[in-house]
Amino acid sequence: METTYLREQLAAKGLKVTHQRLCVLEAIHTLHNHPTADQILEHIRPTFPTIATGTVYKVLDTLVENGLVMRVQNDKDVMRYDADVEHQHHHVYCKDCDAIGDYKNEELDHLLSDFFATHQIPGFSIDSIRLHIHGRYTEGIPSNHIQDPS
Amino acid sequence: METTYLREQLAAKGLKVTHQRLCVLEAIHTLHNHPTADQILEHIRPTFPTIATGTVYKVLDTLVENGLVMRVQNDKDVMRYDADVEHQHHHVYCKDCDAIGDYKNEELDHLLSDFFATHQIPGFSIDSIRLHIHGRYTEGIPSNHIQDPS
DNA sequence: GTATGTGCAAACTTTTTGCACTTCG
DNA sequence: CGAAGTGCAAAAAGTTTGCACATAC
Repeated sequence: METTYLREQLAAKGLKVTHQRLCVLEAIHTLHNHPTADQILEHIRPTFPTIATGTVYKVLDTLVENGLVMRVQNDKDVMRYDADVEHQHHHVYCKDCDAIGDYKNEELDHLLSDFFATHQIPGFSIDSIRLHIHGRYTEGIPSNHIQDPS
Repeated sequence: METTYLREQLAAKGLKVTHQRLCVLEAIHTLHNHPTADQILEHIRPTFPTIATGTVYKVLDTLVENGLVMRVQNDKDVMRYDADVEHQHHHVYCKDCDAIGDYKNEELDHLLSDFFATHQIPGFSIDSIRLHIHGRYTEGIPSNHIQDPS
């Protein structure tokens, strides 16, 4: 993966561009299946065996705090991470496998923002709305990719 | 709290009606703020000091498996529990405090079911859809109660 | 009576922490 | 050079497990 973009992402937030941070970012982008901290570590170790577990957690915290990565999680699972913070999207949770897929649809997003524009929640200011779509993949392997069938 | 209803809930699922299960169910209903396992324990201990931690976790698992209780969770938090499984509702997450409120609106639910009736997700069958509404409470204490301002 | 549930304590998993050392800018 | 980041290893936090004992039905 080209790291120029990742370096820029870090620099733009005033974060130091370290080898560890690049590796973690790159891992989440590559393992686009909403990886766990452990999967991120396993992905990095072959090429960077000395990276510390604690470092990965600290880097993940920093990335989340700076909005470069999002936390995602199942009801019954470890924390997982999503590097796609650019495109507003929702998540699809399979009850059988532990896959978390992406779901994107602009029509839906308009529907939601229209709805909440006219239905404010008293005493609460909304930052973002995310659908958790629960169910089952019916045919084999989940694609885990954004779909916008508009 | 009247336990007759709780006893019936358990019996209806073919579960044995034990003191421990009643206490846990009662606690989640009473602590309507989506309590953690720990808060449930603290609520029970004064009147039932000998209940074991492991038991509470086992009871919670059983209740979730049988659909009497739902898991709810913040991005950065312990597991929490919700005893309102009757009324389809969504959750409101405050970024400042760790309150999780309820949001209920039938118009919204119709909007969503209409949308997904005409926009199936290929290879996926939907069981339920839940909004995670992120933002901040702007005025003091969150009410944490269902609102349906229709 | 018997299947089911509970208590207990030990163990496991995931994540956090503190501090000396290193690195980026 | 100095502030920010990392490695390490220990420990916290939350949850699970196994097995003898107890209880609901």
